[in-house]
Amino acid sequence: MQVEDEFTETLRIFMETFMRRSMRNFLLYAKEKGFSMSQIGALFHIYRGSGGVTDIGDDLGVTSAAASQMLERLVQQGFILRSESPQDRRVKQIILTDKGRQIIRESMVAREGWLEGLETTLSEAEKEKITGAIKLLIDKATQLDERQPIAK
Amino acid sequence: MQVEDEFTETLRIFMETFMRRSMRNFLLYAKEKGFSMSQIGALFHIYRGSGGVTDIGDDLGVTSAAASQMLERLVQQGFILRSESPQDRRVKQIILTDKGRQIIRESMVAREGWLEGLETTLSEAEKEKITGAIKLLIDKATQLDERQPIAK
DNA sequence: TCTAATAGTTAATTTCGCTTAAATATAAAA
DNA sequence: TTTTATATTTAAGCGAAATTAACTATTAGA
Repeated sequence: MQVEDEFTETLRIFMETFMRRSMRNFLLYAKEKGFSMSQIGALFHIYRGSGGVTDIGDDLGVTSAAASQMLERLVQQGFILRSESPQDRRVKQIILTDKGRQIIRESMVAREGWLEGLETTLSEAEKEKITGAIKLLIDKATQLDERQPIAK
Repeated sequence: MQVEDEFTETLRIFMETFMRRSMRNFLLYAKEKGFSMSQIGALFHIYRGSGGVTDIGDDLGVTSAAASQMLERLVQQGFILRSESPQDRRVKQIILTDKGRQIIRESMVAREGWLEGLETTLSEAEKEKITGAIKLLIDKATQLDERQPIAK
């Protein structure tokens, strides 16, 4: 097997293994807390730094009307705050409340918490090796982001 | 920063970066093909080797009635086949058709396809380093699976 | 054997998130 | 200034996917 084949294949298997556990835990958390996919997606969008209502809708692939209704629910439940943008009063600025940030934190733990079990099975040397390699990957992925950003 | 802190933190950032892209692409694919979260979840459950109808429902967090209806739709659309289990005639064995396996393949490509852009930015030496480290991670994660399996 | 538990299906109903359409407010363009 | 475009909200209604409840078939237990 050539180096590049092996690289891609290894990464593919890795993503499959890790995504399966992480996705599962993440979806279960959302369900348990009573969040729809759109709602949890919106919270993460806002966490990363949202634009306005339409922006969030586009990101989730729904109309701005749907986004507006969904955000209204999140406001009622105390997860986000809406306020008028000073630059353009048509636009609403949307931010997370402490309660909202708490959900982000918890869902991340749900998603990644199982990794801690992994840590205990590794030696210091192994951890260092992996840390170095992963940092390299993150670096390159971030560069990729800059060239072809996710947000359109 | 201690080695273990750095390890966990690095892995956390990694998961965030990679999950975001992968989830997004995955959800867009599902939406484009008209699959609900449950349906695509069910297809993956079956791909991994399903138990019966109730099993799939439990995995997705819905009642067996809901699972049965959903699987019926997947049968109608030609993605799966249902048959009686010889061991226990109450149970239905569920398998993917070629068409179903095709969906699995496509959704994986959608999820992981962007990784190929990553490959081109890495040197051979870097790829080897990463491959080695990731293989180690896969190994340990698989061992973790055996001790505390995902399927209950 | 008789009874209880399990697996699955079906039908009726409910819930929930989405869309369309109409309305308001603001900003940008002509 | 008048017109057009953009951002958001609200209301009405639709449809997909879930639940509950009732029923059949099969298996396991008393």
